[in-house]
Amino acid sequence: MSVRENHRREVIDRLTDVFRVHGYEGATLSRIARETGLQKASLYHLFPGGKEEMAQVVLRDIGLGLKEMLATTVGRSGTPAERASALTNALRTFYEDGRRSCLLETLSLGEPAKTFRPLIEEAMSTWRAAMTGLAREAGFPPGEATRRAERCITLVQGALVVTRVMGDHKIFADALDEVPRLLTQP
Amino acid sequence: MSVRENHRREVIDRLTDVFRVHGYEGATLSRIARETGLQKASLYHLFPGGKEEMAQVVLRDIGLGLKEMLATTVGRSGTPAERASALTNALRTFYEDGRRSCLLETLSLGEPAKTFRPLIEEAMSTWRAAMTGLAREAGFPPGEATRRAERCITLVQGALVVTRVMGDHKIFADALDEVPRLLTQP
DNA sequence: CTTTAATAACCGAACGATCGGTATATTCGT
DNA sequence: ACGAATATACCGATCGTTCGGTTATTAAAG
Repeated sequence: MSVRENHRREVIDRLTDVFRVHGYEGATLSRIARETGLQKASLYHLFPGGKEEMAQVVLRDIGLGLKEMLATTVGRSGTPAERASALTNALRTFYEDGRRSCLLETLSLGEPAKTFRPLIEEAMSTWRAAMTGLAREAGFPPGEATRRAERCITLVQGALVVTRVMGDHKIFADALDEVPRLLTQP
Repeated sequence: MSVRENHRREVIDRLTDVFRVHGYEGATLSRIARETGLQKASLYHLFPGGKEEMAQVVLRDIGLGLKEMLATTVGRSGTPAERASALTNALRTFYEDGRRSCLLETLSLGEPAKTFRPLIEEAMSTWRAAMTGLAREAGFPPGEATRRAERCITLVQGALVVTRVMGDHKIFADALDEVPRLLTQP
């Protein structure tokens, strides 16, 4: 990866942080400039579409990262139980044990969300499809598999919110412990 | 209730809507003015502390409403199963089958949340305490009862997020079906 | 290897619009 | 007549955005 690509990667990571913590409307350009170490004008050089393009790029990037994560966990070899466990651990890492909010949540709030809804929905659909497939392999019929996948995503999203509010990481840990069981055990 | 109290009630309800949908930073004064039908000066007459006071008032109001709802469901007479069912139905109504976001979630985002954290946390603690008590009455030991209460709140919050993203109310309905079982059945 | 041309990256300063908030005056219900 | 409620007009600060121009980096030409 070239120096330039590396730099862009880092900028996107910082952007992701800001949008994760503050949502779209709370992510002001001055804050973004502060957190990335770039001036506002420089940000407009990297993202001519302004703040909206920044959010779009970040969302696409998260979508790709999610697919990659699913590929290296759900998509790898092993029993369904093993892969469900790997996926759960990856989620733990991704959300830093509940310390970080989900971009799909924070960017789905308010009026600006209308623009991002398709991207957000696609990412969550990918997530659900992977989990559904895993539950299918574990022996559940289609409808039940989907229901369980949705239940898992619900658990993760809910745990992130409750953990954020209560400041208790144990809640997130407990909720994620349930995921492998839901996906593979009757 | 006097005309003035009635009017204030209605204004608070509108304020609640705005904060629910847009969060704190997305709830601009002009939007609030539009949605309440009041001019900014009128809003500052009702809430001299400005936007922050509006959010505080709305949060306190939601907290009271929650306590009242818990009192008329969990606190009423009947078997634990009956009361768990009543609580679940009340939650369905409160969140309009998943159409509305939770104020505790939308106001816990970003920097302004620091100010509201105590109020939000208190409301959610009240919620958890009521559910824990119900699970205790249903025969669960203290630790398990708390875990189940937290799992229920997690489910509700998660279902609200996922439903908002996917636009599928069935997800919310399914998640809430699980609540009575979690609180009263082994 | 230099020199030069082109391009990418960056920044300070400013733009108009809107932000949250306020001062003053007028209307309204009682 | 009196206070509560609303309306008008305005404030400084910050919003997202853009402009003009400088500094690095890369590529081509000698």
